[in-house]
Amino acid sequence: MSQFLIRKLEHYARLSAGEKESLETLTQLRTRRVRPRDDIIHEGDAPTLINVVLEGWACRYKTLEDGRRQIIAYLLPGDVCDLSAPILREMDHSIAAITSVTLAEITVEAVGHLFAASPRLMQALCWDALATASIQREWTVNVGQRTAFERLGHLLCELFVRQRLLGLTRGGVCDLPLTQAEIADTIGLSVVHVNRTLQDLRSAGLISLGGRELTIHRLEALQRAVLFNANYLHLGHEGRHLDAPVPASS
Amino acid sequence: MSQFLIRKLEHYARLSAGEKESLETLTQLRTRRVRPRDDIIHEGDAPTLINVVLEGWACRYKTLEDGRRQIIAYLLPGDVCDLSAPILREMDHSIAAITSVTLAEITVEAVGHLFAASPRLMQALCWDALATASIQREWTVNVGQRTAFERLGHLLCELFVRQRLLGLTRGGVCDLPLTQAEIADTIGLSVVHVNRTLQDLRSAGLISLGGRELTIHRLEALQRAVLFNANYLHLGHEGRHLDAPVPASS
DNA sequence: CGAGCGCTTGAGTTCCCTCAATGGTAGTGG
DNA sequence: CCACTACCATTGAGGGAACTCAAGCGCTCG
Repeated sequence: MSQFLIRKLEHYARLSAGEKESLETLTQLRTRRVRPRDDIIHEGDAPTLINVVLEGWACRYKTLEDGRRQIIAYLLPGDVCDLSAPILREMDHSIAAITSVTLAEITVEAVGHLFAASPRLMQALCWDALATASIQREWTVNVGQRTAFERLGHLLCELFVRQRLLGLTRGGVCDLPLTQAEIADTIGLSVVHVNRTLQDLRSAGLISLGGRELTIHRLEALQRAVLFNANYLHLGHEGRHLDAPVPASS
Repeated sequence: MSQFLIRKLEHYARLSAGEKESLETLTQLRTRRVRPRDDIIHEGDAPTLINVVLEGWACRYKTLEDGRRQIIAYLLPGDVCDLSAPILREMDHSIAAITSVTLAEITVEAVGHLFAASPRLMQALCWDALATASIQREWTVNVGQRTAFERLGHLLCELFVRQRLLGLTRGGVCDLPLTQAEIADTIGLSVVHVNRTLQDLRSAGLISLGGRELTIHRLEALQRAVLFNANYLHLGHEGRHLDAPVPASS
């Protein structure tokens, strides 16, 4: 079930069979299911366990006192909710399930042992955390500088590419279990305007969207149209230098 | 000269005299000056040294192909530019000096030794990195959800509070060496609109701004007006559990 | 003293928002 | 099986926030 986490980390550095097995075991010990729209962790909590998404979509979000809500990240299978829990005590934002979500719950101690046993695994997870931070920066750029059309297209590109990485796309098609209201809260637009901007993207022949499924007809063209540059996802296997030695058999 | 870094880290956890001395030494070994507007690190670089701001203001920024620029963070004295350099190879954004900046340049190895000798120092710096990530999330909320008035007020609040933390404020007054164009690129507004929104803040009696100096007349009122909640800065000394033992003399 | 830069102001326009109403679909219960 | 509800997507109309363009003013600096 932690195939997605492993698959993602392998984009950073090659892991040894033992490391993969450790991850596999660790994420199977204890799991939890969360229903759509329920909170996984709430702002102000001091989580004692580290949560990893095994299945389903979740989001980080913050709300202002008057109810305005901003979604600040999407968590896909393989994403870690709160590796920082042992250091920063209090959550400064909430995490909610979007679809039904299956989580692995891992103790801080178990992660400590894992890291002690395999520094490479620690580095791979640090890498992942840094890539996450990079995504956050790109989102600031997205809402700060891009037009509605570009913002929306950029978000769709990102979600498609991230899923492709996990092997969750089927040709140019991928899941998109978001309502237009959630998209609106993500890119800082009103629902009405998201709806109209989606129509613009559709009539430009770039995408189809409906029934929780997104089709990107011409990824290259979409990327150019919305100034999407995947560098910020750090997927170029730049972490080669961390690779585990290749077994003699291969 | 690394007084600011130490001062900041002490908001997270109490450091021992030896730890402070190590930091002091490390940041004095090799320094570098950068002129206003010059790049400190450029996107695509693979930095070999870790830079710490000792003096002056800098900013992280990203530019789109067509020239639009988004400032994604401000670096004040004591801020670390790129602790992640040893892990993520390539910079996905640039860092530029705003004022004259003095940097400490530290080798990756030296930091490695420091962390090995003092796990608490490593944790404190991790804490700092996590607080930085939290600021980034709040900025996404800022540009995504807040009105121009709130965005601008929120930014000013943050810069004031962060400087106060470093002992860089004088009553309700602090430095603000930013042009309106830089502010515009930070909060995703046009220069003209920043100018008009500043006037709104002034005529509301909340601030004075001019000559690179910001005065906040009623911080409480400003915080309320722009929905500023300092939690996201993680300054509540939540890191008590990491404290060094208090010397017997105190 | 001219040049450059940053701040300010006015006028007109565009993008995006709010309000309001409608239709489709899925789930619920009688 | 069909009302009933809730939620989501969609559309129209009108308004307001923020943008662009353009010009003028006051610094500072070579």
